Amino acid sequence: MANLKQLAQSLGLSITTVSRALDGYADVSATTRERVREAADRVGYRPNASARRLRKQRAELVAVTLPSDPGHIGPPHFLDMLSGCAEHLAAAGLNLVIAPVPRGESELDICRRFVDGRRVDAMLLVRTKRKDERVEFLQLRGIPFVTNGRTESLTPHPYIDGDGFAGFRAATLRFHAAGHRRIGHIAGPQEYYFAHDRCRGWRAAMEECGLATDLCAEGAPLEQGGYLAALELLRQPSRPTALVCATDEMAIGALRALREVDGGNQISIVGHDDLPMGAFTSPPLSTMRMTGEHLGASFASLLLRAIAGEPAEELQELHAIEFVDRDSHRRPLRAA
Amino acid sequence: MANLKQLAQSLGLSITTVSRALDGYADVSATTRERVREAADRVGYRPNASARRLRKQRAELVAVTLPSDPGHIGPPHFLDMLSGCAEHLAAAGLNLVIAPVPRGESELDICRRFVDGRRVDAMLLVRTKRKDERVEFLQLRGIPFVTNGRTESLTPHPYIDGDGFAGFRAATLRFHAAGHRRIGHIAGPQEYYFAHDRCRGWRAAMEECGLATDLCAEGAPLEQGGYLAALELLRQPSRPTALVCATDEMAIGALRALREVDGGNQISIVGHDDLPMGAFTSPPLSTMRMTGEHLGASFASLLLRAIAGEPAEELQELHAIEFVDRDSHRRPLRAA
DNA sequence: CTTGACTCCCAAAACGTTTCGGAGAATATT
DNA sequence: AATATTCTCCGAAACGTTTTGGGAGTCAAG
Repeated sequence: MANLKQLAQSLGLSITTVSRALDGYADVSATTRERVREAADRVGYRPNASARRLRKQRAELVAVTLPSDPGHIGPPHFLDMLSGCAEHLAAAGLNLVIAPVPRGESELDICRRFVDGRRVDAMLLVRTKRKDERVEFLQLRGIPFVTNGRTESLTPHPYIDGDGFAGFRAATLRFHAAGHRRIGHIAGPQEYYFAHDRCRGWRAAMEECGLATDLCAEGAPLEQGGYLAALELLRQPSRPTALVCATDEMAIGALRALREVDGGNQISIVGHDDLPMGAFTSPPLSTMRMTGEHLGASFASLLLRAIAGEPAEELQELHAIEFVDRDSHRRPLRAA
Repeated sequence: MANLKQLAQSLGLSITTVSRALDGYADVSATTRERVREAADRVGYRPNASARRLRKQRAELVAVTLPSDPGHIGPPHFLDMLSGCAEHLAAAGLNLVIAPVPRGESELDICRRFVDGRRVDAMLLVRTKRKDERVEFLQLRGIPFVTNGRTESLTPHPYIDGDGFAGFRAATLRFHAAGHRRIGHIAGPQEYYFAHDRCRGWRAAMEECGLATDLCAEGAPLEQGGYLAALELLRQPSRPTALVCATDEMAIGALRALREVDGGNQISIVGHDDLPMGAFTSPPLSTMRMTGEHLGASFASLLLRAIAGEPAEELQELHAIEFVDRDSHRRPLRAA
């Protein structure tokens, strides 16, 4: 409630001594230190954050950009992740601000505003594109940042990502091993790294098996996008018997398409993200998800280490993808 | 990239003039103003946020506390709401920081930290309790805040809330009109205002209809809590034929209990929140939700008006609850 | 008695902005 | 011609903290 000057005056000490006492410096006698601390506790003194930030030239803030369009805001656990991240950052004295992108502005504009106004010490980027202008900008400015998802940037940067390639390759091979030969892929927008990565995984598996890679349809990473993409694949002269979908939302849209065209239950399907609602679809949606506990803490740790100046190469986490076995990937395989 | 002093020097002007030119004061000639603005644009000048905050004695920040336990983080659209709120706050120069509550600390501690460190201009509180210590603290300190959910505080404060009483009363009367006489309530923890409010709505309807109010079980506002509470009600000598559940999560847990004990499909049920997964349960979960578009914008507006000093009485929004008619509330009614 | 080390404390500068209270020149008014 | 008035601009203070670079006083060793 008070400031340092008043506290110092009431104690008959200088501002310097009070400040240093509270910060635990050794050049303040133990008795004085205790006296100061007790007085500070009594009046509930907390240093003024703005003043300290100005003096220390640190914003004590990290911003995360929240994409509004399209494909929403990402996985359901996203807020949990942010919450965990914020909690661990707070332990280091940093707060997390959320920075949604208003209509008419680009994510780059947001980054610029935060960085050039020295509002943040670091940034957290989600939904990276293969060629991501935010990444280029932050690298140019030399601002620490961590991305959720890799990019094709030539200079390395810190990230946490799931190994979509391996995950989708494995899922496709699993279908092949189960006897499927016409395995389709419902892809997300290829400018996003995750969508492209997953598509590559499917394609690699198909080529390994000597199968054609024409059963691929791209759509928006939403229910509706999956629905439309699935309809497109179902119009093909020889329909797929299995579908590997870039996201659960798209998979749920595909399930709707299957019900309409096919009566459902004939085509096997698998998604990615482990949306809670996937447990309730009919059939329950088999899916994949990134392994790793406490993702938020990992992001926080990478951010702190990036701020501390550790090289980007040591701040990259590629997590394995695990399969969530429910039922939708196990539809009876009709003879070709 | 530069600061005011450098910019002023490069223009041969004083710091004062440059500052005032950029702020559009009238006591700077139009030509100078243009010259300054152009130079500022060219070098990408942005005022240092910490310095301005210190000088203007405003933090330009609003914090929202995120409860970790129990019952999680609330409705699925919560992040969307926050995002919308942050977007509108940003238009007024305020950023939104998320403040999760670490283990071992109370939400009150968090409030204290933010308020006494002058880190925020206002706070946003969610999951209010009937007697909420955060509210008392902020009222005492005179810090502007808005709550999501009412409290029983004697001095009024700004809030946005759904009319749970009316909603649950209506839902109960709807069951009564459909012929139900043993209508149970699965209640959330009664220290939370929303849970108590909804319980009161159910009880009021029951009493209006001259029915006993003993078919009520309380549990944690989670799937498991609803499951256990439903089991408790199903153990009663005369089972309920309909269940009004405080939240969708609890309703989904109740559905699980019904499947186990009852084979399912015999007891009508309705929840609240309109979780996306409710559309996929079997039967699809009828539910309720608060009316109102762009809730985030409403919160932002109330926050800004509270900061501007409008009296609390004018900053209270009670939204009607609307019924979402799916299927679970329409199970065939067996003869008593 | 001097010297050096050590302990405890402090004055002042700095961080970058906004803003108060003029100052000087040009223009209008009497 | 003297006085107001307006138009532009600026110096300096202030916001509250952290930190630099000492300054006294004490004590032990030389």
